[in-house]
Amino acid sequence: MKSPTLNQSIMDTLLLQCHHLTQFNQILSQSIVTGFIKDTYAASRILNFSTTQSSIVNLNNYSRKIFDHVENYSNAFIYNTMMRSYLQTNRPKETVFLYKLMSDNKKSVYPDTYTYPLLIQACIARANILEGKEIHDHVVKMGFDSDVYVRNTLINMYAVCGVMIDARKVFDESPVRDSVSWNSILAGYVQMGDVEEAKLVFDKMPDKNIIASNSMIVLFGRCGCVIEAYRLFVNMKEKDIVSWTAMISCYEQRGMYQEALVMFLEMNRKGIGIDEVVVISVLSACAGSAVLETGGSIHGLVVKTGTSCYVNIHNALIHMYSMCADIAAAEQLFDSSSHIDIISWNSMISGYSKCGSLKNAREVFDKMPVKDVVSWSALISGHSQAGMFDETIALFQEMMLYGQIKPDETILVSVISACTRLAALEQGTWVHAYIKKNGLEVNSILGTTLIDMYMKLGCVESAKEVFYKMDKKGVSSWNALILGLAMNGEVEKSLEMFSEMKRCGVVPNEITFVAVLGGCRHMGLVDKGRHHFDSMINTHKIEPNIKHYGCMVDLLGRAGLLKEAEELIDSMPMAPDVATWGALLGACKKHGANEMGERVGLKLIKLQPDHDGFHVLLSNIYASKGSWEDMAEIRGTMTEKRVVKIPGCSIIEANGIVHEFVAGDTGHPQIHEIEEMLDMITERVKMIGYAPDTNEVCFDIDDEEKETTLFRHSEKLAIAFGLMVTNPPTPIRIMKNLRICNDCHTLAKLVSKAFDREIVVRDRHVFHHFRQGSCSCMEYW
DNA sequence: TGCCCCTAGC
Repeated sequence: MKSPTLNQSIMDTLLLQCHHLTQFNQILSQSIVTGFIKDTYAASRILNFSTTQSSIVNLNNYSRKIFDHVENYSNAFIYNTMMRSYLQTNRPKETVFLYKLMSDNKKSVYPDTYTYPLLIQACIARANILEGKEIHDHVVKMGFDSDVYVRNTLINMYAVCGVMIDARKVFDESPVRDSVSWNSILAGYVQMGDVEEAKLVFDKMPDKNIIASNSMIVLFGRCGCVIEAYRLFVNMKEKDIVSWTAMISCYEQRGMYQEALVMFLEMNRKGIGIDEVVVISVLSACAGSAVLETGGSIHGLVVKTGTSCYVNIHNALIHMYSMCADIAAAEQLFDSSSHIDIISWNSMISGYSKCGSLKNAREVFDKMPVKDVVSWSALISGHSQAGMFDETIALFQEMMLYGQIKPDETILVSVISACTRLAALEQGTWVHAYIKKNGLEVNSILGTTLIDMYMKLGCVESAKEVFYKMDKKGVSSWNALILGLAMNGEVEKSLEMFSEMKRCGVVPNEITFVAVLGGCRHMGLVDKGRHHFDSMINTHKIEPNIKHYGCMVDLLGRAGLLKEAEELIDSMPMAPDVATWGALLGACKKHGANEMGERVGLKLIKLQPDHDGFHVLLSNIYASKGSWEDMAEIRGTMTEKRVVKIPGCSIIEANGIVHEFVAGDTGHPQIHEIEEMLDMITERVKMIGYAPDTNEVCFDIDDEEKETTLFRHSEKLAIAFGLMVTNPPTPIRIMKNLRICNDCHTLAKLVSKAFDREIVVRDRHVFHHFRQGSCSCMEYW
C-alpha cells in the first residue's frame, strides 16, 4: 500500500535534492516504513541513485537491503536494474550470480531483451568467453537472438575477445543491422589492427557515421598510415572532439610533433574546446619535440579551463617540462602536488637525467616510496646516456639484486651498450643469457644492440647468431652486421651481406654506405670502394656526407693514390674536417710522401691546435727523414701549447674484472710477474724470428732505450697479463684506445703461434684476430 | 511506464 505522504514524484524530488548520506537514509527508511519500496519503480529509483551517486552512498552496504524488500516481480525490470548496478560498480561476478538466481527463482520471472546485454557485458568484464558462449546459447534458446541490442552486444563481446570469426558470424546472420552493429564489428577489426578487413567493412557501411570514421582514423594512426588518416579526416562531413584528438595523437605517435601542434591550434581556432584526452596528447607532442613555448601556453590554457586538477594532466605537465629540460618548472609543479603520482616521480628522474644532473636523479629515485620498472629504466638509461657506464652496470646489478623488477627493453639496451663501451664481455653475455632464459622478445633495437656489442668485442659468431635469430631485421640490424664483419676482418663476407640485404628488399641508408666503404678501406679494395661510392650517389641517390668522403680519402690514400685523394678533398661540397685531412696525413706518412705530409700536417695543426695525433704524426714524418730540428720544433710547440700525447691504453677483462694498462705502466699490483712473463714471451718469440722494430719509437733516443720503451706498450703488458690469468682455449681479448703499432702487431702474431692462443685486439679502428701467426687484417690497417 | 549495444589519450 502506498503511503499518502510518499509517492513517485515526491520521491523523485527528494532524491534530486539528496546530497548527504543522512538524507538518503531518511528517504530509504521512509520507503521501507511505508512499504513504498516494495514497488519495483521506487526500488529501482533508489538503486539507481545509489549506483550513480557513489560519493554519497556506498551501494555495497545497501543494494541487497533494497532488492530484498521488493515484492512486485511482475517482470525482469528490478533484476535488470540490480544487474546494472553491479556491473557499474565493477562487480560482474554478482551480475552473473543474479542471473542464475533469476533463472531458478520461484516467482516465475524470466530474463528479457534487456537482461542479456547486461549479462554479456558482465562476461566481457570477466574476460570469460566460455561463459559468454554459454549465454549465447541461452539467448538462442530463449528466442532473443533476433533482438538487435542483444546481437550487437554479442558482436561486441566476440570482437573485444578477439574471436572475429564468431563476431562475424553473428554480424552476417543478423536480420537487422543498425549503425551500432557496423560500429561493433568494425571496432573488432580495429582492435586487431586488421587494416584490410576494417577497410572492407568501412567501405560497405551504408552510412559512415562519426564513430566509425573516428575508429578508422585511430586504426590508420596505429598502423602508421598517416596520409590515409588525414584523407579520411578532411573528408568527414562533421567532426567532433574525438576526430580531432584521434588525428592529433596519430601525428604524435608517428613523431610528427609539429603537425600535431598545428592541428591542435587549428582545433582551438575552430572553437572545438578541449578535454583531458586531447591535452595529454598534445602535451606529449610538446614533450617529444621539446617545444617549451607551446607547452607553456597549453599549461596556461589548462589552468584557465580548470582541467589542471586531473592527475593525468598534472603528470603530463611535469613530463612535458622535464623533457623540455625546464627542470625548474617541473620541480615547481612536482613540489606543489598534494599527492605525487609515480608517473611524476619517474618524469622527474628522466628530467634530471636529461639535464645531466644524475645526482639529483638518484636523490629523487631514493626518495620514491615505490619504484617501478620505469623508474629504474629512467635512472639506468640516464647514466648510460651520460657516459657513466660503470654506474650503469652497477645500477643494473643493484636492480637485479633487488629482485622485484624485470628489466624492460630500454634497460637492456642501456646495459648492453655500457658493456660494449667497457668491453665487459662477460657481463654482456650474462645479459644476453638472461634474455634467452626468460624468453624475452629480441626486437629490432635490442637485437641490433646485441650484434653491435658482440661485433665490437670481437665475437663474430655470437653476433651472427643473434642476427639470424631475429624475426624483424631493421636497416640498422643489417648495418651493424655489415660494419661488424668489416671491422673484424671479414670484409668479403661483409660485402656479401650488403648484396644479400639489397636482395631482401631492405633499402640501404647513408650509414650502410659508411660501413661498406669502411670495409673496402680496411682491405684496400680501391675498385670496389669506388664502385660503391658511385652507386651510392647514382643508384641510391644518397648525397655523400663528410664520413663517406673521409672513407674514400683514406682508401685512396692508403693505396698510395695520394694525388687522387687530394683531388677528392678539393671536390668536396663541404669544408673538409680534421678527420679527412688526418686520413691524408696518415697516408703521407705510410707512403713516405714527406712533402705533401708536411703541407697537410701544418694545415691540420692550424685547424686543430690541441690535437695530439697530428703533432705526433708530423713529428714522426720529420723523424723518419731525420729532420731532428723540425721534429724538436713540433715537440716544442706541443709543450708550449700543452698538447699532451694521449698515452696508449689497453684494457682486458679477466674473471669479470676490467684491468687497465697504460704505456710504461708500473702501477699494476702484479707488475713483477707481468715483467717476468714479458721476458719469457720475448725469448720464445725471438726463437721464431722476432726482432724489435725500433722504428716505431720516434724519439731521439738510443736503441737500447727504444727497445725498453717499446716493451712498455700497453697492449704488450695486456697480452702478458692475459697469458697469465686466462686459460686456453679462451681468446685473450684486448681493447686499445689508439692504433696498434707495427711492433706490437708482429709480436701478437708470433705470440698467437708460439703459445697457441687466439688474441683479439680491438684498436681505434679495426679488430685484429691473431691466430697461428697471422692476423685477420691481412697487414692492412 | 522505465532499462540494453559502438568511438579517443598516458
